[in-house]
Amino acid sequence: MPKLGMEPIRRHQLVQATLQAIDEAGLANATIARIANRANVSTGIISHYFGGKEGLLDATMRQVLDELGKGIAQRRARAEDSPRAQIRAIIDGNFDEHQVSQSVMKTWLAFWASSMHRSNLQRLQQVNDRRLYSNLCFQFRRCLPRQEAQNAARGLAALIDGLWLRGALASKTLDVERARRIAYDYLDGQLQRAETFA
Amino acid sequence: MPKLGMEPIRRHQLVQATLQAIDEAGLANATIARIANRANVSTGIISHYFGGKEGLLDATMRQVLDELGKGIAQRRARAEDSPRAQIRAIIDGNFDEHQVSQSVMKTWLAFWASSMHRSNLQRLQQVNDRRLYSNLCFQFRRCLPRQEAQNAARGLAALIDGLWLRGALASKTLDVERARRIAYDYLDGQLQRAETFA
DNA sequence: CCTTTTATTGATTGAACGTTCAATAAACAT
DNA sequence: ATGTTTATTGAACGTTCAATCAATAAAAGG
Repeated sequence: MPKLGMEPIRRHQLVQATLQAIDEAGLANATIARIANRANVSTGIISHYFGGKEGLLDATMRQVLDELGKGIAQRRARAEDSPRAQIRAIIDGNFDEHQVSQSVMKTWLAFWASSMHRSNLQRLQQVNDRRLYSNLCFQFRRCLPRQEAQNAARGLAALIDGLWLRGALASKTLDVERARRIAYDYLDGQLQRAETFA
Repeated sequence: MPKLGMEPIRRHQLVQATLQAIDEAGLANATIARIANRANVSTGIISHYFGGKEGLLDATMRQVLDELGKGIAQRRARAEDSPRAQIRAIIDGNFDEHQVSQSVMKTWLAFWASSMHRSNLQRLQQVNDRRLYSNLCFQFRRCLPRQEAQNAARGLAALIDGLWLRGALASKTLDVERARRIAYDYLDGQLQRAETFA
């Protein structure tokens, strides 16, 4: 029973179904049959709207990246314009409730791994990595010399990713409170060091 | 031209070929045909010695985990028995030249991702994670209260994993020197805090 | 020299998967 | 009403891959 204007609905539906399928069975077993089933549509639809499985995976990764980026941007806009507040906003955005769901983290990890051998995913990945790093670096540079700021940014970016990674692998859901506190502590440690240079 | 006592040789050969294949093409494209080709043997050998592809992947992950564990144990044995020296040994072991090769890091990441949906890999993974965490926790507890030690261990473990992860994803090879310095700094920051409690 | 054991091959088989496309039907246009 | 566009289905097809196994051959044993 075709209604018009289905495209945006189907696209969203299929991206959600992809996240669900990856959560359930992993990227390797996220077949188009399974995805279509979770979305209650037939397999043909995927090729129709996304040109193929690869297009759907692309769109799914884009959505995950976009939502993370938007969440962080919103928090930063609301935060005051000090290095500490801005970096805290970045940390908070990364550990937002919506981002730490099991399905999102599993998808992240799966894409991380497969992005090393799929050039289109790799570009998305690297753009995102660089953005996190350079945002952190910019803020740290407001109170640290270049070299120190770079190391602080590298460290905090790695710490955030590592907390995510360990959260994705742990059977329990990530303890967001604890993760944030650990990242905050790292931040404060670096800022304290800033006073040495002031 | 069959010679006797081939089993250990073939096993090692095939595990190395698996690492190479994953490095070249990713876990998803590491077919038994490709692996057998890299080892200059036929596909049948894999089932013969490992019972199937899964057995080979299992053995490959075990080897990677074992070598990491052994390297760390050696460094710890050579280090003095202070928290700082012991934890530094653990850091050094994780950033050992042998461990940060592109093929090993790619394999790690691939296994990390797929271990969430393969119970046998998951067990190996979690045993390893716990070992790193509890070793760190034990050392931190020698100079920090329980809660603080746990957070320090969680943080350092995440930092190490995160540096690894970012190293695996970056196109360049991981800058080991820089990674170690960042981890050392984190360690010293935590130990400095210990003096508050002393 | 013959038999048994060990080592290896590679064609075959069956299952799984992504893609394609002819068929179908609802909604819209005229 | 009739024709056209938009939406969807699912069977058919071709490909890829892991597993299997009969065949082969070198070494060891007697």
